[in-house]
Amino acid sequence: MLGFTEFRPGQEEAMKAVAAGRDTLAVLPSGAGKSAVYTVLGALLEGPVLIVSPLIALQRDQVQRLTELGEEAVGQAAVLNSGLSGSDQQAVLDGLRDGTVRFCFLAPEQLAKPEVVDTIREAGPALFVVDEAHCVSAWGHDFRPDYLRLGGVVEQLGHPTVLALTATAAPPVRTEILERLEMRDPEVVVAGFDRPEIRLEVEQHPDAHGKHAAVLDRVSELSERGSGILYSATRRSTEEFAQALAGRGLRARAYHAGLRKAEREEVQREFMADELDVVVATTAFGMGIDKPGTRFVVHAEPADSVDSYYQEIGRAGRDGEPAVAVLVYRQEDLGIRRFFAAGAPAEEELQQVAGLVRAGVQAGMDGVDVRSLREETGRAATPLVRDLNLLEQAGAVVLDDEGTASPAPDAPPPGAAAAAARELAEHHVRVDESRIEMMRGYAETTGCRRQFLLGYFGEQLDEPCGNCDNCSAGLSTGQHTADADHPFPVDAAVEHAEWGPGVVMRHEDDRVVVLFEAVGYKTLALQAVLDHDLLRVRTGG
DNA sequence: CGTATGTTGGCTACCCAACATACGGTGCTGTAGT
Repeated sequence: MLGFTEFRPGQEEAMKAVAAGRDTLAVLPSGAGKSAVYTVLGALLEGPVLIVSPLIALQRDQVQRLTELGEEAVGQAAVLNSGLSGSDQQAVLDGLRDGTVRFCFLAPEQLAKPEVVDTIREAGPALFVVDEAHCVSAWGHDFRPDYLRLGGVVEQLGHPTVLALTATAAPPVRTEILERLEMRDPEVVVAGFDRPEIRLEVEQHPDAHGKHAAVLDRVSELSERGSGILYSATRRSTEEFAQALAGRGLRARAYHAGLRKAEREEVQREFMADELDVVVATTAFGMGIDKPGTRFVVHAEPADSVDSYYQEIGRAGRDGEPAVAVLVYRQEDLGIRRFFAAGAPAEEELQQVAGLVRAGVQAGMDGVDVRSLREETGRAATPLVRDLNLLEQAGAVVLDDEGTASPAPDAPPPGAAAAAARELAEHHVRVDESRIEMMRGYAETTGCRRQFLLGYFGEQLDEPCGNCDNCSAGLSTGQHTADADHPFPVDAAVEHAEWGPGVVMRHEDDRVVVLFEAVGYKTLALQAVLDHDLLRVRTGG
């Protein structure tokens, strides 16, 4: 069908589940594999398919791809975003309603508009797809809070079948996607994570100068084999690395969100056309980048999580040929990630928003919307929606279909509501910090790095991989405590004296990694745990 | 949290160390003004 003669692992399973009307989370390797799932389904289903996609550039690419398949084969595909004129937006909405538009790509922010949701409801969508679904967890809490509101949107639309797609999601991220999208009795399809063609290396450097030189040396050396990506944490450092590499005769360009749109597009085009040896980029670069011949991904700083790191290195070796992922690591470089993770909103700010919601309703209004909050506080919409999300989770406000907030029944007073909301935000910060600690764990492990990565994503690799620096150095012993004999088996529900309930994620030499509900990932020394009776397996729960 | 840059103070040369301060990522949207 549609030129697809066979399916990759997981694709068919996901399609069957969705075709049977099941909400489905599919964690599938990147590339055409994921979009094929909803393309095929769209041809089978009655109503239009809605695809929530985080970037407008990505939406455009997908529409182009569908258009190339032929309108008579798949039907008309369209984007809906602020780049369209008012009348063009109306035309897309009309097309959805009259059935001519079969696929509609849009960002979650569009679905914050009641008139858009109303029209889509009337169109009777058959399928609600969330592409790059890890964005729900990675961006929903602060950067793009409308991601956290998608669950409510699904309800407003009468709960069409939900299909969440991502290439990278560790078990807790999967859980969060299922919860936030309010998926019912979901089918979870996870295809293999392993990318054996990517060699894994970490190069430790205690001092900044040595690290800097090592980054340049590694990129120069690796670029002899093909093109690649150098990730660095700040816009400024991407510019500096790009300049230094150009000074060494490489075709290198910087890419970050501070560049003009035209320049970003040019850099991406040059990279795709093999006119560059290396793109030096912040995290802005990558989503939707699928260049088969990418031979290396070097990191000048650790990523903010193993999830992000795996996503970023996964852009290498898409053609299946050997590639290499090098992390040039200084412990101090974890600092900038901690800084970015640290931004919980102030309690006063939350209290102000809670107060305005209450005052508005007391003054006789039906509710307070984001627009009026913007006028009254002078603050931008993004932090206000984030604050409302937190206050809603804290049980202080409720948001209706129109996006207006009113105090919840039995809402605590604004001060108490703000304190509760602040505690939720701090909890999230703690979890983010623990994810950074897991990144440290990867950088500093003396065992097989692939076993570490796959273990993080809930897959066990029985033997050391033989294709990472630690294996090459003969450090990976491959001695794994037989799971059944372990006092705290993987997936066991445990209780810690101080940190409360959690789940065992992984074993690592003489340590055990637990994901606690309250504080995120913690790595515990097994002997100390046993000596002091710190952890108990919860039974019957 | 860590780094780069700016300022101060000691102390008498313009130079250095110590302290102070600013800054750092990801994108949608809608609107004002060419």
